[in-house]
Amino acid sequence: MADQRAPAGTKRDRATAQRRGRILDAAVMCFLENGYHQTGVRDIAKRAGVSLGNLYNHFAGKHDILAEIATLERTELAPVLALLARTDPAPAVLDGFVTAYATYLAKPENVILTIEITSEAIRKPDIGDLFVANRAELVDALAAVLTRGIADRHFRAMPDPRDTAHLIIELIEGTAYRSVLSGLAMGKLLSGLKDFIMAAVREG
Amino acid sequence: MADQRAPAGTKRDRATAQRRGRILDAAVMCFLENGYHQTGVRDIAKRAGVSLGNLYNHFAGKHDILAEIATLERTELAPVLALLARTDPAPAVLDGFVTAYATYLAKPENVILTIEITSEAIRKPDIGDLFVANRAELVDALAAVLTRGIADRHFRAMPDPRDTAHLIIELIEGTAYRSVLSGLAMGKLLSGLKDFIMAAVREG
DNA sequence: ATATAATGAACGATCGTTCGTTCAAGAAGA
DNA sequence: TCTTCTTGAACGAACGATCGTTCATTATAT
Repeated sequence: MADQRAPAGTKRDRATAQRRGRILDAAVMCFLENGYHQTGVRDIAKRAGVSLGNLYNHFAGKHDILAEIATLERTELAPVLALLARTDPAPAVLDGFVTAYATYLAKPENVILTIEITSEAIRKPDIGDLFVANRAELVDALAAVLTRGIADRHFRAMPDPRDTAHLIIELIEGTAYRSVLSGLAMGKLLSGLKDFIMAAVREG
Repeated sequence: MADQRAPAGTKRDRATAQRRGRILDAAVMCFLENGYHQTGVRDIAKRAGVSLGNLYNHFAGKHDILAEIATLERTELAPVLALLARTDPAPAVLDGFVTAYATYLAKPENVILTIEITSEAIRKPDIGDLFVANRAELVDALAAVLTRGIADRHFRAMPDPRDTAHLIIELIEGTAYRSVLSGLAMGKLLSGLKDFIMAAVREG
């Protein structure tokens, strides 16, 4: 047991990790095309090129696959979160964030997947918790930017910056939903969205 | 045939209409508790106190039941729409609308049902169309109020009142979702919501 | 040789829907 | 008014398909 390092180093382990990834990718595609509940475990296995039984060697079940996808969504938002950490003037940071998040959500996949996860989150507490945690991270970072903007007199004094952060995020996501459901390009809606947000937070 | 009025007056027809209503009510309850796809047609029939086969005498199938519920949602919003038709000063009308719509959505049933319908609307065009139509009605009425407020110098000149109307509605709904998902009372979130909306539209 | 990844047949449950049948309410004929 | 005929609402067994999951077996890397 002396030289037991590199736990994921063997050829086998690498292949296993790759299989897991393929299954997750396939699941995402299936959930996007047909929705979570309309997707069968066989659909995922077939699409991933994996046997039905083997899928259960990698995941405890269908529910676990969705839970893992939900946690993975968090890492996809890392670049957007990074934008909020910049030290440029708060209004510029806010503007950049709105653009970046809206652009991320301009991909219908991301919106549909989020809706799928949200609607499952209502009745599955573990997924609901993931959702809330992901959201809190985004809200905290945005609220910090708002607070800084208030201190610098770029933004108006608002009752609760965290509350405002929630509202701004809801605006972006709501616009993205609308874009997907109505077929309008996100680009067409972005300027109106920004105008509204800036008006809501500006010093006045 | 002289005195043959009341074409839907027979005892039979009234009983039939009542049965339909019971089925719809049962379906709503089931969809709320377990979600659309997790609800079986047998669950609905059992809850309505109706035989499985008979349910198909009243509805073409499970999908049709959801479609009818979606259209029924429209009529439930009639009181809220009526508020928007009032001729009080625009800011007061807007305030009343936000309160009313938020109060309507403060009932978790309404939010959950809306989410359930929305997520089905993505892949079922007929339900998607219903959703868009319902939304358009609300947006048009709200946009008219905004336009009036702009003319009266109560609201700032905004690029597109319809766009703004969309955003305001998305704010209210987003806040309602948050209220349901996080367990916070809608009352706690309402003042922050109003503050944000008023700041976004006020003359400045 | 040993451990484990991979396989797909099989399981019981449940899915949405269809079907033949029963029976009571309304229309027509006496 | 009483009787017959017609209509369609109500029923639940049955259908074929599919669901998520398990497991004994085979293949393969260590």
